[in-house]
Amino acid sequence: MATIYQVSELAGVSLATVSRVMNNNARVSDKTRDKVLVAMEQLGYRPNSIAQSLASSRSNSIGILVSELHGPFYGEMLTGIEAEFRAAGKHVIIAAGHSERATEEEGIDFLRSRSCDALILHVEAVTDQYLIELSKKETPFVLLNRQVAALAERCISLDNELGGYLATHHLLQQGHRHIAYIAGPMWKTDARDRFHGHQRALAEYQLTADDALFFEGDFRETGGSKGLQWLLASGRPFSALVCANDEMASGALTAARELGYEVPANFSVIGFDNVNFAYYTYPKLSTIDYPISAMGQMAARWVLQQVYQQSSIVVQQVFSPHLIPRDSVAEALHT
Amino acid sequence: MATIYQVSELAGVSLATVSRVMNNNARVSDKTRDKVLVAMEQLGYRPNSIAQSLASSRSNSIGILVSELHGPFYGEMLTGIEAEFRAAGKHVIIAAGHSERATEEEGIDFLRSRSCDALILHVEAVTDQYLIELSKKETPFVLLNRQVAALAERCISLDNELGGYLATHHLLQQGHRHIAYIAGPMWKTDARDRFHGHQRALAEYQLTADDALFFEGDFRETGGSKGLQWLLASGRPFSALVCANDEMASGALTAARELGYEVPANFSVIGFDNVNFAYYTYPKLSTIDYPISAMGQMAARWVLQQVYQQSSIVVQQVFSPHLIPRDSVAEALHT
DNA sequence: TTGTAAGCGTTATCAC
DNA sequence: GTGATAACGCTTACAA
Repeated sequence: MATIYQVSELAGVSLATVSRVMNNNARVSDKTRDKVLVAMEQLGYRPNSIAQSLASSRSNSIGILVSELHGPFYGEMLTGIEAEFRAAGKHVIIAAGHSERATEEEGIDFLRSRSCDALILHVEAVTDQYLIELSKKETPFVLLNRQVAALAERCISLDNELGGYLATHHLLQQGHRHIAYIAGPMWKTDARDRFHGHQRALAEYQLTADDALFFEGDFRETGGSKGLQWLLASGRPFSALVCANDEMASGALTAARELGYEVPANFSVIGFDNVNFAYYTYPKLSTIDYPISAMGQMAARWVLQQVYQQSSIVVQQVFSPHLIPRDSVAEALHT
Repeated sequence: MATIYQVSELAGVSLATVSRVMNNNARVSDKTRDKVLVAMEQLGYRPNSIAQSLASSRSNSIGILVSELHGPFYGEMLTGIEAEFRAAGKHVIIAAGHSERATEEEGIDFLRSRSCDALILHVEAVTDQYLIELSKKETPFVLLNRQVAALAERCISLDNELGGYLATHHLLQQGHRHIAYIAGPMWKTDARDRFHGHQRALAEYQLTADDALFFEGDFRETGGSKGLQWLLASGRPFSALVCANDEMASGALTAARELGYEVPANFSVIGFDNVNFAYYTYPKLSTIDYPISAMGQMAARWVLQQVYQQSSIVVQQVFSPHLIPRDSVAEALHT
């Protein structure tokens, strides 16, 4: 591949001049600029961005760490981020953390060592303390879907507690009093927050969560189906089920059908996230909207504003979930 | 961040020695090695991989270009790739091509300029000619889900024609004779190949595809629902519907229900891809399995073998689809 | 407006 | 075994 040196030779100018036309900031005479441009064209020159990064300690690339590369949730998030950066001419390096502390830290290290200008982190297993330490180092970062008090200005998050509240509140309003709950892994903050919202809603009706109606799932379809089986097997009656995300709700819906139950006739189900397929389940899943794509976009904007000085950009840090009523929730028959 | 130079100072050795212990290839005395290791530890030294790449023209990173970052299909693919590389200590840089020629070419250029050691390309809009030209340049690449005769040894693909055949063949065997078809965008090779398979299966039964029962969709849910509406509105009767992918099938299933039809009682539906949620639709979607995660993994192995000399690795280039019968296809009532 | 030259943090080729 | 030192391809003062 052609280098800047060959371009400068062909154009009959110095390295510096070529560099200047590439970064078209300095004043270069139109004539010289043209000569250089022609030479570049002729050689099919493409700047080596590794060398650019090393020299400028600026890579125009942003590191993204997500838990997984698959799944409806992360896909939306990545798309929101990538779209915003592409429009700004920045690029994206992606790593997966798999919700494990060691892998997450490793991923962050990798991203940092690639001289990313900034990081967007969706981390779950790493400690707050680690993040606080990280914030003292040179690479700026935003946290997606995580609240760390000491790092508040770097957090873009959803009010998960409110979402949890909204879901259960909806059920209560429909007359349900015996409400089962399939949670996410309780070591994850968002899973806990959603459950706390659930508890708060119950408390408003002088109810408390029933241990016999609680199942800790894994945020995946199979967690939902296993959870439902367990709940049904326990024998404790319930007229509604809240699942801490849509994947588990979808698994629960399918398991319910297999076990001969009809939703919402036999019991109502509500999910969380409003992922794409929630509209295509049967019955259509009532759920809580999580504007994840918009939040990804906002994280990207934060970077554009804080790191690339695009000061006109406005950033919203806390997002509110809201209820999406569809067909999987119905009124309770006898309150 | 500490540099190799500071490490060498602290350890009282030369740059070269530090470099040697990092790449633990050369013979360094245990004593020296320990000194260096201690110094690294003390400084929290992390090699700057940009500098490493520049000096070694080896980045240990592989560029991946996919059409989209979201959707059940690409997510699985990326996961398959990432898992294989992570195990090998390689890293991944991802760009999205959005099925547009300009964006795809731009993405490839970006990846090349980041000194990726190799590229894994899932490109749809770029021409064969472009790829052939690209193959003359220095960066090696594999093509996923694309067959270019001149580049056969770099292609990892699914026999889409066979898949299309299998889907329709299944329907025919169940006694269906009036079969509607919702295709993908016909400018895409895989969409065309699947349709050709459909035609071949029909031909075996002395049937031909009926234009009035053909709708060109977009590989997305809404394409499936629009397609079904259009087919139903056209008034031409059919007892089975093949959708060129699962997303459209899911959209069709939902639309059918809304319009008062029951699947498979009123007509059968078959999809293509066997994405994760195909098991969670209602009825469970009969479909054609596309081992996309395994194929992503295989693309990664191709790179490991060809680029990183891991000769023990075996690569399979052509994958075969197979039928996954579930609940959305039933026997035709009257043949 | 253009050129010279000193980095950027490594690797790799020589010597010793 | 270990140490100088020249690349790697570019940016960026500082001069001219």
